[in-house]
Amino acid sequence: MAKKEEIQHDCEHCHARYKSIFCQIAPDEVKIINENKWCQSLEKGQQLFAEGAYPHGIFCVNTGKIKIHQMGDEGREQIVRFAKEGDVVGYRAMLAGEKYSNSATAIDTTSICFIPKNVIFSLIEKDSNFSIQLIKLLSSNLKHAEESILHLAQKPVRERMAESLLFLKELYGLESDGITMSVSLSREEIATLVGTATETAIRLLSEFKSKKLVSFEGRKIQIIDVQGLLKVANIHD
Amino acid sequence: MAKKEEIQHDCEHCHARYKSIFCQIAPDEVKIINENKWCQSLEKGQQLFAEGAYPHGIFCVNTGKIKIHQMGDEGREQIVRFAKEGDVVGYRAMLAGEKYSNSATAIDTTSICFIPKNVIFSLIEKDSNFSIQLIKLLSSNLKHAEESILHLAQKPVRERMAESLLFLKELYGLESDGITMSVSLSREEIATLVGTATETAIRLLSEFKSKKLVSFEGRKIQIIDVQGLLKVANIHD
DNA sequence: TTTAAGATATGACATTTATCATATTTTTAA
DNA sequence: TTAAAAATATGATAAATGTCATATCTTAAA
Repeated sequence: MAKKEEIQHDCEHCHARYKSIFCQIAPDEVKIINENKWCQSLEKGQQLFAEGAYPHGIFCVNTGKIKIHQMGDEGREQIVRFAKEGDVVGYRAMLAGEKYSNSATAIDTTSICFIPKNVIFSLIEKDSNFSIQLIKLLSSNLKHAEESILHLAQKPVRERMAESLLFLKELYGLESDGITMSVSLSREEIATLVGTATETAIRLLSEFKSKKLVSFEGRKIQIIDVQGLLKVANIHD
Repeated sequence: MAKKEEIQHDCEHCHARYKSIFCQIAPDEVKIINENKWCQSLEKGQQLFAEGAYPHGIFCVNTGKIKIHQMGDEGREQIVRFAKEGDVVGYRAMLAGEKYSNSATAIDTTSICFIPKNVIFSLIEKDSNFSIQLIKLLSSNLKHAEESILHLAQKPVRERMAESLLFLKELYGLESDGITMSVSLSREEIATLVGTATETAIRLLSEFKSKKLVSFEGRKIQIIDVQGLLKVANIHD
């Protein structure tokens, strides 16, 4: 478990809430959440929860970046999803009443709020609109997961790499210079996202660099040629 | 769209309903569903809905087998999920208010019921327990999808093939002889499930046959050695 | 700073898997 | 039944990708 910080945010005016599944709930419900929530802060690399543990509530990302990952054979990690501001993590296992089937780790300094199980279930009971928000969130995650299945099964690694870079650019955006990706992952992490060996990921990134599709600024990747990447990813219109 | 049959089943005593997300709903709600539903029958190979179309309700499988598949590049199909008796299909897109992101096709003679959108949404509004059932269904689908991502990214084809055979055996069961799989898929379909080329799938199945892990009876596959398949699939305990 | 540890990079090579070609078998339709 | 079409099977080969080895660079710790 992550170390707990004493800073308690105010849910009512929370910028992340407006983007979250809690965006439409009634003021008294916001108050209940506010009184029962718990905020914590995570350093890059800190784990929020681990595969196999039991969930007691859900986590709402306030600021920062989280990766949802799973252990495969021989200890190889696989990134299956990301979360950013306004996203909810750890909800799948909690709603299903199961152990976590994957782990969540901060990939940047991250501030999250914990909302206990009973608060969520009473919200589902009282507010059907909230249920619909949850259902839409799950639906969206499922859609993306099934797209990943399609691409892992059918696209070659080079295409998936280009696609992953564009995906990360879309998801976390660029820094103010307009080219540097906000998210910074190690080559190994990129490999586990793309679904390939670390060396292959490194080689492909070098290739993309030599083709002037991307450039490297320290550990950060800069997107130089979006059109070129789309072409490599075999994505049209 | 599939051809419509006039046989209207009775939801109250429906064997499939007891296994479905509708298993706990109130009698008057069952009555409403019964009055608004529409039953149809599909031949093997008939499509229930197609990627890109707009959903107007959900389908509940009464008897039979359905594959959920998606088109990839160069028209290659990818199977992402299956449905059997009591399963609901076509709900993701409907709930999210989007076009179908995949298609559903009968892989056996199948009888399904169509339940209109408005009936489902009013159920969500009235019955929070029904929402939870839906949420659990989505959760379970998401969990399986993320497991597939892990396996596609990390397991070699041979392991995935063994795993897929065991998965199909679990899902659709065996015939009364105790060895023949109830579901019958073409080699090409198996390939799109496993995520490989048809020739590779054929070779692997021949290999499994020569290793006495499976045998073929016409188009049907018989599971001879579960332990052996588990070993090839690299699944322990 | 200096050293050690970790990350990135690259070459050589092995392995896996896909593709193409072509039989053979099975199913479908005339 | 017979021919045509589709599915299954198998060999030869190419292409993609993974693995191992090793070098270089970067970061963190002493």
